[in-house]
Amino acid sequence: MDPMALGKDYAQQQCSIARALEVVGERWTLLLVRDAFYGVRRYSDFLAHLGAPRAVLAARLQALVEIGVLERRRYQESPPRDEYVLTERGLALWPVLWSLGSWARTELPGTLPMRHFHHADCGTELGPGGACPACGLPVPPADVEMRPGAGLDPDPADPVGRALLRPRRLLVPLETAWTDRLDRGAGPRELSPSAVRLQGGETGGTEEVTG
Amino acid sequence: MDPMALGKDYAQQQCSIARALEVVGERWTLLLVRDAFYGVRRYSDFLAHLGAPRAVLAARLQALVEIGVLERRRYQESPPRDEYVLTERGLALWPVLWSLGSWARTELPGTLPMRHFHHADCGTELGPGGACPACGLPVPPADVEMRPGAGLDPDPADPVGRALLRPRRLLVPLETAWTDRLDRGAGPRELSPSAVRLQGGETGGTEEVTG
DNA sequence: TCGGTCAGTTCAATGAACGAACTCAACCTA
DNA sequence: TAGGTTGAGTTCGTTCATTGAACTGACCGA
Repeated sequence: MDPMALGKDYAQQQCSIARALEVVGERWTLLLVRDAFYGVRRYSDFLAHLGAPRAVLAARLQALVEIGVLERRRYQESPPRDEYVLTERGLALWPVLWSLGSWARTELPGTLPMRHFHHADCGTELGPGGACPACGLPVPPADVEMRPGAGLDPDPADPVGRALLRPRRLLVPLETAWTDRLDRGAGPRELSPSAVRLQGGETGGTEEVTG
Repeated sequence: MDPMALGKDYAQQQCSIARALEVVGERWTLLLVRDAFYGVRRYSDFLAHLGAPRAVLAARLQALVEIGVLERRRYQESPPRDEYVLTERGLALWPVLWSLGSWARTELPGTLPMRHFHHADCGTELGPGGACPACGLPVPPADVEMRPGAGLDPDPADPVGRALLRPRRLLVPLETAWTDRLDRGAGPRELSPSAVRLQGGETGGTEEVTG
């Protein structure tokens, strides 16, 4: 009857928060979006890092693409391979992730900080609201540098977790074991996987990121 | 084996966001917290407004009390009645709710705004990050006034929804049909249900709110 | 004593999530 | 060209969570 057709809807809730939760409120969804901010783009990398069942991951990816949080784009033709990249709409979820992480860090006891987030331009650690206390301005995710914290497992089982041990800028495509087979010709240059795959298009970001 | 014992845990996720979602990521939980911000405090009011199954509501309330997001407090002895009130830890979730609602309002198309949030001190509608554009400062939830928007159903089925049609300050205990039977002696004075029940303690807020 | 309210609990049916196995196309390599 | 591998899923039986309806039990008011 109801043509809304969103996966798990919250019936007659007259509320923007409920609408948001219909889109990103299901299990695994926000962690998937988090990984997308961390630079994860490929099905197998999401799978390795999240540990979600394959069927759930496939369903969530498809739903997020349909809603416009992620964009699925072909990055090579043979064999055909797609990657999932945050759109503008997906990038706008950064405050949600920030506030959730911020809440857990300050309000849930008994854990060392896992990761620190810094303003890449000036190096200052981000403050309340994800803003830079030094510059006094909100920092878009593309300008955030993530650094490992004391609470982080120093030797994660999955390659994605290992790649995320090093300081990284958010949204920069992740390099995992799968790229190791590609640097026959890439050599020691600081090319991102996307740049390698696209044979030197943009400098490693997406339109949304660099724009 | 794992002594973590949180309802739905996200296995070996080394991440504050995952920790937060273990606490508030289950279905209904964030909507329940939202209602607590709106002034809902009683089981039957949560039930009427959320439409969640009774068993789920009872489980969520208990979990949130155990984690310290809500406090369960006795407000009358005969018959014994408890109310669920946000603690400091719960109040700290306001940015999460704000950012979720804000994202849905700006990024999800096709709906009129349901509610507007204003800085109660100066009347300005809140801007990005839940801050007051006029005063330039973040506004704590206790200083937020909620006003109905154009997208709101003007005649909700449940009494809680009806009570939320009028402009209200967040966190002020909600008056529903159940209080109608109490204003035998309360008269036209502007006493909140809590104040009535407590026979005139604070001016209507809780320690956490006024502190 | 009767009926009603509030705040739950119990329980059968349904729906998601889980994990292991399977598919399928395309490449690699011998 | 046969055989193996990889990436990206799909299928499917089991387990777990959610749902909605009915039930419980303390208390009140008439």
